[in-house]
Amino acid sequence: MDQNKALAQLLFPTIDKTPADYEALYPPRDLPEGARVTRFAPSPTGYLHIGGLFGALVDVLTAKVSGGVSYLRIEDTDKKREVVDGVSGITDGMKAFGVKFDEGVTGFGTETGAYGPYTQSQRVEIYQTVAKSLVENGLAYPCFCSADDLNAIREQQEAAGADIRGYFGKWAKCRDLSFEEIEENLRAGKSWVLRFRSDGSPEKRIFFEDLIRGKIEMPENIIDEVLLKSDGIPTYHFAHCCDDHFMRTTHVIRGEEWISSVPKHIALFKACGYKVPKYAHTPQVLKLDDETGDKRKLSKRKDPEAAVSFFVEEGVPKESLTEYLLTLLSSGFEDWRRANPDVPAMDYPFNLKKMSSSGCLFDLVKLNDVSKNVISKFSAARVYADVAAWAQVYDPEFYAVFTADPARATAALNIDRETPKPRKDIAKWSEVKAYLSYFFNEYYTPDLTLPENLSPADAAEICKGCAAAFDLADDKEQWFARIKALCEPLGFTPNVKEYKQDPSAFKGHVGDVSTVIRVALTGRRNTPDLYAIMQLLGEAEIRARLAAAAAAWTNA
RNA sequence: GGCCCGGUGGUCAAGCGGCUAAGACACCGCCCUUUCACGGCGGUAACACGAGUUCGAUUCUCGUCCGGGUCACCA
Repeated sequence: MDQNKALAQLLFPTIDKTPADYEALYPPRDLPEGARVTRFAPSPTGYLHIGGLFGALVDVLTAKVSGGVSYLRIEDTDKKREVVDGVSGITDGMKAFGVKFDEGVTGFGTETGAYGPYTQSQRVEIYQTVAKSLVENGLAYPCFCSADDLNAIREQQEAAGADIRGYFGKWAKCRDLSFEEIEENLRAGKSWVLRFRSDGSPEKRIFFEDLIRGKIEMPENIIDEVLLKSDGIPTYHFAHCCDDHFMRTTHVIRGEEWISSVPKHIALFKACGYKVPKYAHTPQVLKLDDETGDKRKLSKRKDPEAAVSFFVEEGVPKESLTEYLLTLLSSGFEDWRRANPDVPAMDYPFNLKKMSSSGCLFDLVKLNDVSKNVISKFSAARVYADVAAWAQVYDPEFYAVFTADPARATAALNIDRETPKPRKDIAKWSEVKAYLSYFFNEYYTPDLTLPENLSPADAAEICKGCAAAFDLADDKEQWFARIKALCEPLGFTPNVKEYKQDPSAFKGHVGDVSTVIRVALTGRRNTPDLYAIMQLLGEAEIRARLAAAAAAWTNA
């Protein structure tokens, strides 16, 4: 025992705190019964992944529903894989999509909360303190094996066809080094890692309850896992144990790729004397591979839509993405939404038990539909503001045109909006330029192709008639009456039913006349309410476009 | 290969021993309609396979197959 203490001191001479100091520093949280403490713990190794947003939503919702706390922790224990703007990429992405944590990292170098620091690289003293006490208790030991040594072990195990591979039992060469041998190695300047001294047995099984999947049974951990790397930084496993204990996490929610290391984690928590948290392993977000036709994990490299920034660039509103992700991650969400159409998505009474345990495909088509519904409920002012903000960054040229006359642009966006049955034309802000193109001469490239049943000569006449008759002072009724009046002189009927009874008696009906005017004025066949469009276009523009169309059709 | 997770229509997904197996997206048709959309109505389409338990299995058990994960001083 004394020898363990001496070894601990030898290994960690500068550590003078004890775990008890941190127990006092980070007391159990004072929360009501049943409150859950969750964390989202990404590593800053690249942009924010859609699966990350997905997971963050589950964390925040789980805490919120229970009256608990969610926090954001940065797991930057692998400096090799770290990326320059990793942290701000994550925090900005979270902000952009309206995911708010109660505490933790809020941006590069900033954080809130009493259980910090929330960045692992700033917590090494904590890990080393716990590690030191583990050594004192004979539960961890230094290992001097080189990468080559480890490879050799692996090869031997493979050659032997061993079922269990790794550093354990008779393979664990450094497990039983004497104090003198360790001293010797240290003096020789050999680098070392700290390993867990597992007391697991390959025959024993452990059981745990996954909150999403139910009971899971697995062989007990027997591996002497690395706790501290040779640079003194902890591995994921050890950091998870220390952090989630001292940050008083009650529910560890993470991707399903972690299921297989749960036995390891349970062993660590027990060795440290900590209460094991509850685990919930979420399904993965997959996509259909275009080439193979198989489902596969969304890949950062191959799939642009794997990055949350992809949606920001496309101009998908944050409400749309969270709304869609919620439909994906909780089976009851769509029913709840039908019953509560106007409540914020984050008020959804989320329940881990209602989560599907199988991986799901990310469906851009469905996202589109969800987004159209979401946007259809926005006010024109809100759409205007969002489009402007989006365009300012991603399409500055359009921004200038779009914001030149805010009232007019807002009015254009308001056509058939803010009604009981709003149109659902827009799924993302990047579509707005094309959607409104005919309002801006800069983007107006008319397609004057007529439907097959209409002749250019008739169309030209309709344009002329319209030009002679229209009056911007008309209300909608009067306006439509004038269009109807154009019909009969030109061989059309204002009465659609009459036309359908005997199509051969007319060149067409009022709908066809409207179509001609619509094509002449907007350069396309489908638009929202034509009356409202004309009001916004203004007399001069209407006359110019009618004349241009009439000329084109006359020459056709 | 060992261990583990998963497998209901094209996609998401209800279901939890007895149902004509919900619903949403997509697709098709019809209706409404001055276009398109919206909305309404209807349609095509599924329990991976094989045993077992049971009066009865999509639901329970086992096996097979398929997909995924994991076996690092990465998380």
